[in-house]
Amino acid sequence: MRNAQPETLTLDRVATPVGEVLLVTDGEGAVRALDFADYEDRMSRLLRRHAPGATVADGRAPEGVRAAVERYFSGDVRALDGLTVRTGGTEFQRTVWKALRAIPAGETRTYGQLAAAIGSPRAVRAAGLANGQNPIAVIVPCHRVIGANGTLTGYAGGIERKRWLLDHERRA
Amino acid sequence: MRNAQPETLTLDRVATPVGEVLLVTDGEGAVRALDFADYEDRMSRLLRRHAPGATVADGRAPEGVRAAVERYFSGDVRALDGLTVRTGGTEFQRTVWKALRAIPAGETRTYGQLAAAIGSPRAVRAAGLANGQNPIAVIVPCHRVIGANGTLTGYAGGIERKRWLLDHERRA
DNA sequence: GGAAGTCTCGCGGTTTTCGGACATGGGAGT
DNA sequence: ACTCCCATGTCCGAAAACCGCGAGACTTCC
Repeated sequence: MRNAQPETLTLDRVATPVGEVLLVTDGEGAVRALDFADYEDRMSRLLRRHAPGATVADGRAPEGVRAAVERYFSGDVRALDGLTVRTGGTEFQRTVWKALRAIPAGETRTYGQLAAAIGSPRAVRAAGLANGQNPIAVIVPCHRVIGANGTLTGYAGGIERKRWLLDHERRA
Repeated sequence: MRNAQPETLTLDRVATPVGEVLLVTDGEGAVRALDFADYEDRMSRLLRRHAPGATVADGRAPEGVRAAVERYFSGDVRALDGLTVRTGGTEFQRTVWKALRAIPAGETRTYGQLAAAIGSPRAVRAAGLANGQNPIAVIVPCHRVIGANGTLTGYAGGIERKRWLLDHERRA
């Protein structure tokens, strides 16, 4: 049950120290998805959910977006802050994702702090779930959220990458 | 769980011998919905389903579409054949709706014949269900399908209107 | 006998409902 | 220290209910 509102998205691939990432942008230069290449099928699933009817074609992302991603991995960890993102999702999820972008590189928050930040201090677990469903990894920094006791708890791209990203941001 | 792809639809009203009809068209002149004014809430519901995120504003439909509808009710029962329609719905539903448009004005089919026409001779009841969920009444002529024994069985806009439409088309 | 009405059951796609699971954390009990 | 329990929003899968039907068996009533 879907309607057909044709829209063509562009799928680019960028090499990084933690493996190739897939970068999906739309006609207006907004980022629609970012994920690691070894989880391509999951990303497709998310895309189908968030942009029903859209078709995805291989191509090159706008230069500014590509460059920002590359600069981030080279050490300029603030390079992603100016990028525009666009997602589907429920009201709640969008609120969570917006809150994520407010966490500066180099810092972390607990799931509890995240829940509190969006005004639903008791929806801790729900916030964690929404976090895990973030379709735009790295740019929407879901990796900056960790357990109250300091454990990394989980990451859709693999805990190793979460650790790497956090170290990378702290180093910078 | 919906994404936001803004699209504005136009809602027009046309007077007919069987009551006012609501006529929804999109920016490209395709018909997105048509229903009788006394079932407005149901139409809104269908629209929300088939065009999530779209907003509907009162206005005037493209002249060609309006004129076609008026000509149909004046006796030119083929006037609707050239109109473009656009719907959501499942694969199955769309197949059924396409098959409906192939039934010429003045003729009827049974639910069984309809099911057979789409290649699923045993999906009789499912075809009936899809028939009833047609969002574009009259133009997609779901009223031309009747029971195997000749009874009219049902019509979302009321059996009376179904009878009137069939008589009208036979007269012409 | 036979035409016409009733009842029963299976058909197949969609929708609704319901029960879990989940990238947590705080409090209470042992 | 460790275990158990609960709150919270969403997704997912399974199961059941729903129907704009129709064929076949069975009655009824001339």
